Amino acid sequence: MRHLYQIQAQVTTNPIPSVEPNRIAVKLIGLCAAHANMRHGELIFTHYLTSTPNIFVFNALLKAFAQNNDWRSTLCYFNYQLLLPNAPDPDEYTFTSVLKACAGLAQASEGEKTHCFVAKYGCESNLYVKNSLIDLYFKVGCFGIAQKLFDEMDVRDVVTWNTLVSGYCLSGHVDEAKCVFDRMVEKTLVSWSTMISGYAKVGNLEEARRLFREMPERNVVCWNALIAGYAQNEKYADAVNVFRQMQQEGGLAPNDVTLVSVLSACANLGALDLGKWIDRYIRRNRMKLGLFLGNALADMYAKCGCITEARRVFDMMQERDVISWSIIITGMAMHGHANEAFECFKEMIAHAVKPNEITFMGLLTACTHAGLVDKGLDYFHMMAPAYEIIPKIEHYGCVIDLLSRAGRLDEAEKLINSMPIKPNAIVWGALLGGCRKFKDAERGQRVVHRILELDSEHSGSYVYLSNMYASMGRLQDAAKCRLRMRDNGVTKLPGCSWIEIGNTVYEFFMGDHSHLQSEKIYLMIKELRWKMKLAGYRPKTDLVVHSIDEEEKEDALSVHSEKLAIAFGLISTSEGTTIRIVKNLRVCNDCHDATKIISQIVKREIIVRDRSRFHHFKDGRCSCNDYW
DNA sequence: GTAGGGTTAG
Repeated sequence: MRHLYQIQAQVTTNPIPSVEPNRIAVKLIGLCAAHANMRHGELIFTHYLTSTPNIFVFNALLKAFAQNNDWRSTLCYFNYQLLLPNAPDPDEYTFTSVLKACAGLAQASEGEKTHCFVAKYGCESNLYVKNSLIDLYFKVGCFGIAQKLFDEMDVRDVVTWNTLVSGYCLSGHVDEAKCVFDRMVEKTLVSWSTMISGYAKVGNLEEARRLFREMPERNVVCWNALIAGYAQNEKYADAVNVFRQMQQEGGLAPNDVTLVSVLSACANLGALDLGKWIDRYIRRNRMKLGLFLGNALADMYAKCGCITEARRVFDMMQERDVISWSIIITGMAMHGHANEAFECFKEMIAHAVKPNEITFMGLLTACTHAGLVDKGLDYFHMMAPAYEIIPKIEHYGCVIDLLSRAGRLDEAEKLINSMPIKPNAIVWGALLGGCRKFKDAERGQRVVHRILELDSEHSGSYVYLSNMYASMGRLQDAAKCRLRMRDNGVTKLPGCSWIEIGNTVYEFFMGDHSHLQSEKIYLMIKELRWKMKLAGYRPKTDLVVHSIDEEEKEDALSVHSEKLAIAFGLISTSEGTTIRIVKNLRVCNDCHDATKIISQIVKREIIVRDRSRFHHFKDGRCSCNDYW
C-alpha cells in the first residue's frame, strides 16, 4: 500500500507536465481498486474533481467500485455523475459497470431505470451492454425478458452464452442451463465452472464431479466450485479430499476463496490441525485477512474449541461486519461464556454495527447455555422494537428451549400457542425436552401428539413415548411404540463421533469395530471401565430402553461412539495431550458423567463439541457445570 | 461484460 501513497504524493506535488492529468487519475484509481482500497480511490477522485475529469476518470471510478463489489457506491457515483452540471455523458463503458451493480444488488427498479438511461444515451446496440442487461434481468428474476433479449441478438459472443447458462443455473433451472451449455460450440473455463457450480448448488454432486473430470483444462476457480459444492452440501470430508487432490495434482495454488471453503469444512469437522495449517499458510504467503477469510478463520477456531484463537483472529481483522461479530458472539455462546457474548454485543453496538437475526440467535443460545432465562427474554423482546428484526421460528425455538430447560413449561407452552408463526416440530420438540427433564408426562403426551401430527417420522417422539411407557412398567406399550416406529420407517440418526489424529479425521459409530486398532480401543475401554468403577462411577443404565439385563445395558453404554473416540484418542496421542472430539448429536448424560471421570483418571483435558455447544472436561469437572 | 467464498434453534 505504501507505494500507492508515494505515487500519489509525487503526482500531486510534482506533476509530470507531458502526461495529461486525467490519465494519471485513471491509473491511480485502477491501482486503488487492485489493492481493494477504495477509500483512497475516492480521495483521488475528489482531488481530480477540482480540475475537469473526463469520462475515462468517471468510468475508472465506477469500474473500480464494481470490481470491489461495492454496488451501492457504484450507483451513488453514477447518480452523482448524472446530476453534476459539467460531468461527461455516460457511455457504454459506464453502463457495463452500473448494470453490474444493479445485478449485484438484484434491484429490479434500479435496473429498469438504468435500462432507460441506456436507451436515452444510445448505448443499446453495444454487445457488452446487451450481455450485462441479460445478466441483470436474470439476477432480478425476469427470465422471460432475459431470454427475449438473447433471442433478439444477431451477434453473440461466448460471454453472451455463458451469461445465459449462468442465469439459468442461478435460478435453479440446471437442466435448461445444461441444454444451452450443450448447444455451445465454443466453451471456455467460465462455461464449465458455471455448470459445475450450477449442479453443486442443487446438490447434484455426481454430475458436478463428472463435468469436472471431463473438462479439458482447469484453473483455481473450477476447483473452488467443486470444493465449495461439497462444503455447502455438508460433505465436509469430501471437500477436504478434493482440496488435497488439488494440492497434489493441480500445481495450482489455493487462493482466499479456496481457503474459505476448506476452513468452513474444517469448522464443521472439527479438523483443527488442518485449520491451523491453513492459518500458517495464510501468514506464510502474506495473504490479506479480508472479511471473508478472516470470518472463516475465526469461525473455524471457534468451532474447533479454540475460542481464544478465534478472538485473536477477530481482533487482528482490519474490517469487521455483522457476520464477524455474530461469529464471535455465537462462539462465546457455544463455549458457555455468556457474559463475554453479552460484552461483545455491547461492543458491536458501540461500533455502530447493526445486529441481524443471527446475532440474536447467538445471544439467545448464550442465555440457554447459562440458564439465564430472563436475560434471554429481554433480548427476545428487544429485537423488533430496538432493531427492527422480526423474530423468526428459530428465535421462538430458542426461547421455548430456554424456558423448557429452566422448567418454566407453562410459559413455554403458552408462548407456543400464542406465537404468530405456525410452530413446527422443532419448536414442540424443545418443549418435549423440558417435559422429559422435569418428568411432566401429561404435557409430554400432549406434545408428542402435536409433533407427530406435523412430522410422523419424528424419532424423538417415539423414543420419548417408548421410554415413558417403559419407565411406567408398561413394557407392551413400549414395544408397540417401537414397532410403530419401525413400521413408519423411522430411524434414529445414529450417534457418531470424530477425532482428528495426525491430519486424518477418524469416524466412530456406536459399537463400531471397523477401525484397524479396534482391539486396542476395546481393551482401553475395558481398562477405563474398571478404573472408573473404582473412582465411584455408576453407569446410568436407565437411559437404555431395550429390555436387556443390567450388564448388557452397561455394555451398550460403554461403546457409545464418543467413548470409542476418546479411547482411540488416548492410545494414539502422548500423555497430557488434549483430546478433541466432535459429535453429531448432543452428549448423553452417561457419556457426560463418564468423560468427567475419565478426564480425572487420565489427567487429560477432553474437549467435546456436541451439536450445540462445547464441553471442556478437566480434573473431573465440565465447563458447562452440568447444565446443557 | 460471464464462473468460485463467511454467521442461523433441536
